[in-house]
Amino acid sequence: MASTKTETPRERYRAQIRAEVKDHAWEQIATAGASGLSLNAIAKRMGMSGPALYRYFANRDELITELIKDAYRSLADTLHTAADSGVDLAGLAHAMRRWALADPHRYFLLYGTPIPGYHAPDTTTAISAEIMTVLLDACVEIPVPPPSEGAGTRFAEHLQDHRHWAHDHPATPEALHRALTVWTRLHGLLSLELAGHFNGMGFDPEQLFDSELEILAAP
Amino acid sequence: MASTKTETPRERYRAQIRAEVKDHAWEQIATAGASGLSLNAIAKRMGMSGPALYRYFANRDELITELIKDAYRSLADTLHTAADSGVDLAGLAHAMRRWALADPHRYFLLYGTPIPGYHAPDTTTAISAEIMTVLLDACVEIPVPPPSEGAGTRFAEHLQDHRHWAHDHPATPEALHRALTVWTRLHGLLSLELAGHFNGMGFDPEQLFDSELEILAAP
DNA sequence: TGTACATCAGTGAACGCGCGTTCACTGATGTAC
DNA sequence: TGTACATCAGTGAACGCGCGTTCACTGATGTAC
Repeated sequence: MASTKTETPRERYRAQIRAEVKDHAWEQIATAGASGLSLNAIAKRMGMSGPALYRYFANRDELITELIKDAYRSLADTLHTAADSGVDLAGLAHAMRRWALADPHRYFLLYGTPIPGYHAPDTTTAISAEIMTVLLDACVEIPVPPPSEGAGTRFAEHLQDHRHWAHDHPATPEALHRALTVWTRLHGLLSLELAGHFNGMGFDPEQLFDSELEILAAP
Repeated sequence: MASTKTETPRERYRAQIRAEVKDHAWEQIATAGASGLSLNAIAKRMGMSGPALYRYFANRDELITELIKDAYRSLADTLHTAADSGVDLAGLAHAMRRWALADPHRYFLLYGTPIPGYHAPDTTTAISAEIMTVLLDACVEIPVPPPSEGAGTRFAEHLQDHRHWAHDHPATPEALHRALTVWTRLHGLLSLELAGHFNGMGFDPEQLFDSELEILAAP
């Protein structure tokens, strides 16, 4: 097989350290939040000196971008494998909830309060679109509600002309509408749950989640 | 009337400076986010020296608490006056949206990513409960849907035993369920809109908002 | 296989900065007789 | 009305800390002949 040019030992080493840095970054985000992310602190915990990390990341922003990209990738993969296993929309939603509960800070890094001064590069928005596509695919499977007596019809008409976000997905405006609704409703439930706003209220968040899912699946 | 003990000139002055500090704090949050809040920077902008602010706030956390309390109070008042003007649930929701759009950072301070290490005192949760009460009152007005064919019934039953968050509000479990749903759905829409997640998508966020409201008001 | 060179990882010192917070102190403002 | 005292606002210096980032440099690791 000879030495394939695709991965030298040094490249392997670099990738390994980069991954290790990111692991520590996630740990740090979990305790101090995204704004408490510090290259120096990460280096210290890895037993290196601060400036060493600049061999691996140009600056703090590049590290954050990488974390965001990884998080989007992870969510997209989670949804893809769920979809591939033949699960329906409710199954997808539950996979998403499990993903969010597994690491709330990761969820908030994507969908929480925007980081001041940070702007997401195009690569992340591409993965974000991929996520919408998975949801869309699942929404297409859902039976169209009765001729829809005027309620959400107006917005579906609006979507007719404003669907470029769905690229060239062959879905009806009703399915697009459904997908958007799924997204916003799930996000509302998840972000309030993860932020602890249901905490003192006594009810079981999962039951509220399931109740919303039933409504979404059989409108 | 003599010098009423309720407000000495000094107290008035104190209150004025405290208010001024908070104003600058909001400005700073708007540009640097909540985690970028700095007493020193505020003092500098007010033409004072850093330690001077410690006459008015015990520490940084007390200032943040005060800001959160004010924000909750502002939202609660907004909803109250909307409700008192005889507006229905959709009207309340629009008032809430206007309030959120007027100052996204204020919204995120309440409902966004939790500030690491910060725990809300009881006074804020009390105002938060007040907000839910306004929503609840509006939900009571909405006609109960047909005997509900099993979809959300399970959760309404669950709420039967887990309604202590509604204090002793005389609402049916269905109305409680509706109020929770209103809250989570509106939050999902608003937080995604304010965070800019709808930006590249092309559709009009307000129309999506209205579409959800129609569904909520006439289920 | 061995030598000469280039590449790269990591270090330590340094720069300039801002943070929260404490402390002893000066002046001004109110209060009591 | 005037004097003596207490209260309080604000200052400046200081403490200890951590941050991102740059720079010149040492050693180790790879590469070419």
